[in-house]
Amino acid sequence: MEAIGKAGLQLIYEKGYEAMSLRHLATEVGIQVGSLYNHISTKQDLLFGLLRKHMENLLESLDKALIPAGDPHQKLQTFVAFHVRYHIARKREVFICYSELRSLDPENYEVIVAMRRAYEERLIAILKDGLAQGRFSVADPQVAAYGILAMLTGVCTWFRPKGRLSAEDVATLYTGMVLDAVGDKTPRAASLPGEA
Amino acid sequence: MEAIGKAGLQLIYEKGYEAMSLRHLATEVGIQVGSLYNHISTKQDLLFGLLRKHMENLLESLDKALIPAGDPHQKLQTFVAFHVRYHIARKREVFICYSELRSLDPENYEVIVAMRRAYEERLIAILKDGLAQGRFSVADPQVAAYGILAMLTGVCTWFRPKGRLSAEDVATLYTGMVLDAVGDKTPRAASLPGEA
Amino acid sequence: MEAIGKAGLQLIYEKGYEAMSLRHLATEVGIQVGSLYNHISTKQDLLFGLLRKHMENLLESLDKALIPAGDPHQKLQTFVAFHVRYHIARKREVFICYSELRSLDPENYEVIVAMRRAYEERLIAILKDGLAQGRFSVADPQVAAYGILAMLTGVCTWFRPKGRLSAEDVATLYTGMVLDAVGDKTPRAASLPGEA
Amino acid sequence: MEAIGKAGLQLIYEKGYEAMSLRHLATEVGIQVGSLYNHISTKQDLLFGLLRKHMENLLESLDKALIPAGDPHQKLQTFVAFHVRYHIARKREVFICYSELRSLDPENYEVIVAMRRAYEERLIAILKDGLAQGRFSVADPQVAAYGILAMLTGVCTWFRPKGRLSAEDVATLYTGMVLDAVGDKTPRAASLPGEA
DNA sequence: CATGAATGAGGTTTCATTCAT
DNA sequence: CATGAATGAAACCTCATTCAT
Repeated sequence: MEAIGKAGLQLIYEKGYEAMSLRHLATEVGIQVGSLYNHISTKQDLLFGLLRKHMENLLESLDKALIPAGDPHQKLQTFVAFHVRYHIARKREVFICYSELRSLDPENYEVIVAMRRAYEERLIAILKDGLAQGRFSVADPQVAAYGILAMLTGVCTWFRPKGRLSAEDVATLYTGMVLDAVGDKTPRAASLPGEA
Repeated sequence: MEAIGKAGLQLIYEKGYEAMSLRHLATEVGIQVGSLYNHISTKQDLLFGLLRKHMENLLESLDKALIPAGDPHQKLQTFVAFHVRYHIARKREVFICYSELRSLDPENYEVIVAMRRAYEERLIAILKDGLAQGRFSVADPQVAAYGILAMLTGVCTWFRPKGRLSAEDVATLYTGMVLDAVGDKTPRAASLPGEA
Repeated sequence: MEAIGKAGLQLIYEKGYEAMSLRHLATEVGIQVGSLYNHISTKQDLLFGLLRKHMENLLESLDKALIPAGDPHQKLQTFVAFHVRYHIARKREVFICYSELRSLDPENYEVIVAMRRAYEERLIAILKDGLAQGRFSVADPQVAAYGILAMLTGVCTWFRPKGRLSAEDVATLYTGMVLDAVGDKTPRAASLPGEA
Repeated sequence: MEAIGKAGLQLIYEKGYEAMSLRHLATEVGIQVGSLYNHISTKQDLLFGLLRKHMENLLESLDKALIPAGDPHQKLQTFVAFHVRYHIARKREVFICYSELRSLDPENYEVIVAMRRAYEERLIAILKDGLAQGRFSVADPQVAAYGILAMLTGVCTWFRPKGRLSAEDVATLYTGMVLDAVGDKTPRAASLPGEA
């Protein structure tokens, strides 16, 4: 049942993996606790499955989004807009993928962390590329990448769908800030790729 | 025993509040689990005590640090440097103060969140003040504050004491970035307040 | 499916009735657990069926083997050789028929125990017969029978098909020992009935 | 609590290790199931503890009993009498030490089986000794030992304290049978060592 | 102030069995 | 005749907490 994944995601997001009991999850789904085991193998595998699916989707979507982007300027612009939109749309997956890393068994932990590293490397590569081409001026691409990711990801915490700003507003705003932060030298218009 | 607080902090940081058992804590401290109750009243109170102490210390230290600062420029500079230094020095307290909010009983939750709001308000007030005095140019002080806090706090995640950069390097670097980000108009030198 | 009986016998022999799960059995047979119930009615009935079939076969085979035997001497000789051969050939059935008696429901227990008693009575009757005819000299036919059965049945535990002794060697050896033990007065040759 | 070991022994004897639930055991002892864990670490350890204690006691007692015995004749006489008496007195320990071997975790299994082998070796050594001194005539000391042990141990199954024969009767009776079986050449009186 | 034993609730998981498809 | 999903009971075990000693 897909319902188990959905309810599990919600409950882990709300209470945390340790604090979510399978009893609770089963009740939410509307079955007995034992019946869960017709669909998952262990509680740990439920968590791992959610995180892996999320990371696979994240990487795939990023790579698809980056295809049309040509130069480092466009790539960074695309990355930031993608990250903000995706993290606003999937804030629960994103959140537990940070917060529940420590609840993963060692082997599972390695898998997820490797995927996260792959994602970070995409951004670092863009920064290094821009640096090599003389388009960006950034002291330390790795630390800069961490800073950018922290700022962007923070969006999950405070963004409210009905708030003053739309997701696109935030994407635009943050794109500008990031381009500034890396000393991007390309003259900019206001619009974003992917917008009408 | 102060050892209980110390070990509790470490264990909650490592495993999370739910995943830390009082048996584990007692073992770490070197006593039997029943003996813990001569020093704490409940597991919840152990958590609450740690978080409250942390927040009180954080607010007090911030206010003390801000005393000598005069104008918004100096205040922001001071705030950023203080925040970075403090979050690097107390990364465990800071981390659990974010991650274990949801483990707090409702009444305790309210207390801690109020203190966190007070801390954020310090920064928002500085930004608004600077805006009112025409020293900063920032579209939305609240959102700007959230962005700044996210970026700064991210330091807890990636900073390594033996890494390429010292805590002071990071403080300097981030101070510059933040002043840029809020459109600070004061001409700047390289040094930081509080340094030799 | 006959495969279920075979796999069930093996699993009960290896792990014991309580420790064998129908899931395990189904996996071994290559079907889903629910499908088992197209072939068996309950787990208990699987056990009971195995034990009853074993006991029926044992009694039938014994009676067939005893037909040609005439006097108590021949009968005892035949009984011992039959018992040893049969217990070596069907060690798994024999083993679970001892060890899983307690796993039987009360009514099923009575059935199997009655059949076991019938088997023991065959030996006791032979001893009593020999005693009445003055051919054996044994203090207590019942206790003697128990002792003989214990010694013979022990073969299941230690006999190895590729070991130093063949099943026939053991049969010969034990036949001699038992005849000695009951004070059999018939002069003996080395060969056994049923051998070439 | 020693009561846990006692009740555990009884329940494992009656129902088998797998079929005995800790709920049941706790009820028998008169505490809650969780309280059991103040005294045992796991169900497996309860079993292992019982078996190890039994085997240690068995080996120790045997060795003490054998001290006064001089020649192989006396040693065998002593061994048989000791074995019968001990197995009648501790039939439950003896029984589960055979029947629950397969319920032991691999490491625990190795420990217990090694001790059992040590016990068997005592008897084999006696037989070999007697053979070397020309006092016994036995074809295969190892197989003979297995046969003897099976017969003697069978006593657990059928002996009833209020039956026709006392434990001492059985010890006397079986000692004679075994000495006969190994072709002991020493002239015998009716009495047993250890009797008045 | 420490201990060891007790409690009762609750955790994850397994089980035999049923049944609609 | 097989499947997959459901059930409800029960399994072992852990937990926070209490309390007499």
